[in-house]
Amino acid sequence: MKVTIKDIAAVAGVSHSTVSRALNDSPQISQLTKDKIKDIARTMNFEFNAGARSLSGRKTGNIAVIYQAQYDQFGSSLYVSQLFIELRHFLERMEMDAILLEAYHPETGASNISRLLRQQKIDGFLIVHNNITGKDYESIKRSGLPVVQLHMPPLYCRKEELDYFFTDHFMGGRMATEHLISLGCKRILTVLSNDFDSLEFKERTLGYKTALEDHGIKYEEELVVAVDCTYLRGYNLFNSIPEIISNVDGIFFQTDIQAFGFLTAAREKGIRIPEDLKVIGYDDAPICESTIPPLTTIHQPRKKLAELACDRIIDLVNKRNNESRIQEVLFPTLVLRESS
Amino acid sequence: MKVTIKDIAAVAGVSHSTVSRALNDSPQISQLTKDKIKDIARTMNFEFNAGARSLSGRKTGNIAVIYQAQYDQFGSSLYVSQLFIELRHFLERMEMDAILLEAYHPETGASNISRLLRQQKIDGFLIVHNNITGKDYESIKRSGLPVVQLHMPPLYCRKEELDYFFTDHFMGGRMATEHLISLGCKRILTVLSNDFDSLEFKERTLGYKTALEDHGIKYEEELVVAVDCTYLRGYNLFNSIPEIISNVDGIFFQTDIQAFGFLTAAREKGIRIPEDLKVIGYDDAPICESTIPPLTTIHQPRKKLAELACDRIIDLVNKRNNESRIQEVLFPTLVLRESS
DNA sequence: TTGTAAGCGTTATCAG
DNA sequence: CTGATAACGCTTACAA
Repeated sequence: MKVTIKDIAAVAGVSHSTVSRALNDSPQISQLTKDKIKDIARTMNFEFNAGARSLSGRKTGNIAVIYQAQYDQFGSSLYVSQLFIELRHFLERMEMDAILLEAYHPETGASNISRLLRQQKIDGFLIVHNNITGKDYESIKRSGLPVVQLHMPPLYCRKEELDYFFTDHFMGGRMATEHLISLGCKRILTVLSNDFDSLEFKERTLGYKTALEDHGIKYEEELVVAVDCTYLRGYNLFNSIPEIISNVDGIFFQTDIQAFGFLTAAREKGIRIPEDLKVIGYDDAPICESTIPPLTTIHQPRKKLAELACDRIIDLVNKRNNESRIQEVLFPTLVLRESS
Repeated sequence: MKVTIKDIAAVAGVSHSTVSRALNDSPQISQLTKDKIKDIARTMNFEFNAGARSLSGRKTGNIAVIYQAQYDQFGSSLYVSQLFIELRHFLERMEMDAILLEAYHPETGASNISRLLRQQKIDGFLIVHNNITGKDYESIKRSGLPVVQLHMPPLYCRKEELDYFFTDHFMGGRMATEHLISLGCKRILTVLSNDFDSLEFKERTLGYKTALEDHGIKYEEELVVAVDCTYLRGYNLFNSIPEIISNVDGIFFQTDIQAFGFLTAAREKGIRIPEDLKVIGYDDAPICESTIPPLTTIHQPRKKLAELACDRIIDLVNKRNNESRIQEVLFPTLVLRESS
C-alpha cells in the first residue's frame, strides 16, 4: 500500500540510499539518475514517511503556531484569525503543516511548547502571543529550534534575541491622529480597548500623543478613554461621556468595532459624519466597508507579515542566513473611506 | 538532552522494552514496576519521541482538521472558527495536536488529505467541510484511518458510511419560524445568505416552510429572499424590498449579521422592534448581545458538537467501539432576547 | 513478569 | 557517483 524508498529503489534498480539522495537533491547524484528516480517517485505517488524522516534526524515538516484564543469576535482575535489564514497559506506553499495551539494546557497549565519540544514534533515556532514564559523561551533556545515572533513583542524575553516581525502600533496611532489633524481637527478624542493586557493600545495612544505634540495641540487626559472592545460600548459613548463627545471634532477609535457602534449612534443623533465630526478606526476589519458611512481606518499589513514570517522560519529551519536575527517593524497604512 | 526510554531503563535498572510496556500501561507489567517507571519518567520529564513512535506503528498524536477558509467574518466562518477553538480544546485535553488545514493546496490544487495519508502524519480526520472529493473519501477509507464529519453532510460521500455530528438546520429554521408564529406573526419573511453553496440555508428554509404549513399559513415565494451575508445587505433591505418589508410582521434572518444590519435600519426608520415587527436571527454570534434591541436567535450547540466529535475520533483512533458508525444530529436551541 | 532482538523508513558514514 | 550498513527511538513477537 504505502510506497517507500525501497520500493522505488527496486523499480529503479538502484539502492535505497541512492533514492534517498536523489530525492533530496544531493549533489553527488548524476542528473540522469535523479531525473529517472524522481520520475518514478512521482508516478508511484511517493511521499516521505514523516515519522521515519524525523526519526533519522531530518525535519518533521511541522511548524507550531502558538497563539492566544480569545472569544471576542473583533479586535485582536479577528485580526489573529485572519493572520493565521495567511500564515497557513504560506506554509502550505512549502508543504509544511501548521500545528496551531495555545501555549499552555487549558486544565493543567502544562506548557505545550515544552511538550512539543520533548516530543520532537516540530521544526520551529511561530509565536503570535506575547505572554510566553521566560522558561519556555529558554527551552526553545536550548533545543536549537528557530522561533519567529509575530505581531507583538514578548513580555518575558528580550526581543533583541529573537527574529521578529511586528507592526508599528505607535506609528499607526500617530498616522491616525495626524490624519484627523490634517483635516482640521483641533480636539481629538481617542477611544481604546480595555480588554487585553496587550501593549498595542498603549503604543497607539503614545502615537496619538506624539501627533498632538508635533502639531502644537495640547494633550488632555480626559480625551483618552478606555472601554470594552464592543459595538455597544461604541454606541453608548454618547451616554457614557456626553460632555466629552460634544466637545470634540475628531475621534480616533483604536478598534473598528467601537467606531462602528459609534457611527450608528451618531447617525441616530443626527450628527453628520464626517461633516460635524471625523472618525477613524483601526484594523481594517471587513465590516469597515459596510458601515455607514464606510469607515476610514488603519490597515495592518498582515499578509506581508505572514509572508515575511513564513519565509523566515523556513529559512531558519533550513539553516539559511541564520547567523544573525532579522527584526522588522512594518508600517501600517491609512485606508481612506468616508468617515473622515 | 533528550531523554529516551533507554535513559529511563538505565535509571530504573530494567530493559527499555519494560519501560515501553510500563508507560503504555501494558497488562503484563506489575503495578509496582509500572509505578516506579512512571515516576522516573515524570521526574525526568520524559515524552515519547513522536517520530519514533509513529514509525514503529503506533500513533502520531495528530488529528487533521480539514476546513474551508472563508474570509467573511460572520456566518459560517465565524461559527467555524469558534468551533475550531472548541475542537482544539478537547483534543488538547487528550494531548493530541490539531493540524488545521484546507483540503486542497491553494496553488496546485493537490489534495492535502492524500498527502497527509501518504506521509503518515496523522491518526485521523475531523472534517468540517462539505466539499471533499469522493476520491479523497476513498483514500481515507483505504488507509483505514478514522474520519468524523462535522457540521454538515458531505456532498461526495454517502453520509451513512461516516461517523458524523451535525446540527439540525431544518429544525433550527422550523423553531425560529414557529417562535414567530407563536408570537402572533401571520406574514413572515425569511432572509438567507447566497454566499455559500452549503446546504444549511436550504434546510433552514425548508424548516421555515414546514412551520408555516403546520400552522396553516400559506407559503409565498416572494417571502424567501437571498442576499449577501453582510451587515449592509441587512441594513439595505428597506431599499431593496420595501414593499415586502412593509407587509410582514416577522422576519427570520438566517444569519445574525443580516439581522443586525436590519435592526439598525429599523431603528432609524422608527419601526419598533418587537412591537411593530418581530425579528429572529441564526447562529448566536457574540454580536447578538450587543444589538439594539438584543437579538433573539438560534444557537447551534457547537461546544457539544466539538466534544462529541473529539471523543469519537479519539475512540476510533484507539479502536474502541468502532464496529458501527455513530451518527448524531443535534438540535439547536432558541435564545430569547428582546427582538421578538 | 521481564529481557532480547527484529523491524518500522529514513539519513549518514564509510567503502569502493 | 553508488552501495552496504549503522543508527534514530520505539513497539512487539519470541524466549526465558
